[in-house]
Amino acid sequence: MFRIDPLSRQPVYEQLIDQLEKLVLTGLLPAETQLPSVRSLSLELKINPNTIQKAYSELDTRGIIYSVPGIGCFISPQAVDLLKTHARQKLTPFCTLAAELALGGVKQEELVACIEKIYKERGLPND
Amino acid sequence: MFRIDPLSRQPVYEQLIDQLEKLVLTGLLPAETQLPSVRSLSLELKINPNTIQKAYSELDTRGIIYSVPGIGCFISPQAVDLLKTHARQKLTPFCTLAAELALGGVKQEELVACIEKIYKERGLPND
DNA sequence: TAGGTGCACTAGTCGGGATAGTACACCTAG
DNA sequence: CTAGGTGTACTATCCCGACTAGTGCACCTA
Repeated sequence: MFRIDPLSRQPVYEQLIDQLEKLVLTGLLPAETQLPSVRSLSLELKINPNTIQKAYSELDTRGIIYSVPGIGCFISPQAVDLLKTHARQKLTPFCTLAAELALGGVKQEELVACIEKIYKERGLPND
Repeated sequence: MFRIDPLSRQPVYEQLIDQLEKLVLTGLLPAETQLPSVRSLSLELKINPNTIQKAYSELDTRGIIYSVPGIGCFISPQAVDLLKTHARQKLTPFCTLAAELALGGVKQEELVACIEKIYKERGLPND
C-alpha cells in the first residue's frame, strides 16, 4: 500500500502523508475507508509505530482523516475538497522550477508538451 | 550578492550553490569573474567560513568555478555550458509537480499560462 | 475478559549541517 | 624579505530533526 525510501531527504512520515494524499486524490481511498492500524502498518513497513503515528496525527490535524479511539482511523468526507484546495499552493514551486528550466535553455514548447502529455494520460482537462 | 535563509530546509551551502548558478546563467557573473573570498563572504553573510568553503569546493568539483591558491576563485569558461546541460535534469521533478497539480484539480490552461508568462517576461523563446 | 485500537509520554540514538579553531601553502603588494 | 591576503585541510564540537525504543493508558469490540 505504501512505498518508503529511507534514503530520501524527505522524512518518512512526510512520505507517508504525501502518498496517502495521492491515494485519496486518485479515488483509491474513498471517504470512510479505514486505514491500516498504526501497529500493523509499522510491522508491514518495518518502521517504528511512532513514525506512523506522527503521520496519522498530522493528517488528523489537517482534517484529511479522523480517528475513533479504540476503533481506527478513517478517511474523512471532506478529504478530497481539502486536498484540492491545498493543491494550488504548489503553483509557486511549479513556477519557480519552470523559470529555472527556462533559464537553463529548455524550450517553452518542451514544457508545454510535458503538461499536455500529463493531462492527456489522465482524463481531467475540465474539473 | 547572496541572500541566505537560515530557516530553510535546504542547507546554507546548497543555497549558495543554487544562487551562484543562477547568477551565472543570467549572465551577471561572466567567465573569469573573481568571486568574493571565503573569509570576506563569511563576514558579509555572517556564516562560518567552512560553509562557504563547502559551497566553493562543490562548485569547483563540478567545474563551475576554478580556484587558484593564493589568488582566489573564478567563474570557469565552461560554466554556462555545464549548467545548461545540467538543467534538463530538473525536467523530472517538473513533470512530477505538474502531475500533482493536475491531480489537485488545477486546469491545464492555467499551467500553460504560467509557463507562457515566464517565457514572455524573459526573452528566450528560442535558444 | 482478551485483544485490538488510538494516543501520550519519556528517553535515547543517529546523522547531517553548521560552527569554532587551527594550521599550512601559496601569491601579491609594500 | 615581510605582511597580509588567498585557498585548503583537518579535527572537534554543537545542534537539531528524524527516528527508534519502550511503556502506559483509555477506549472499543468480540
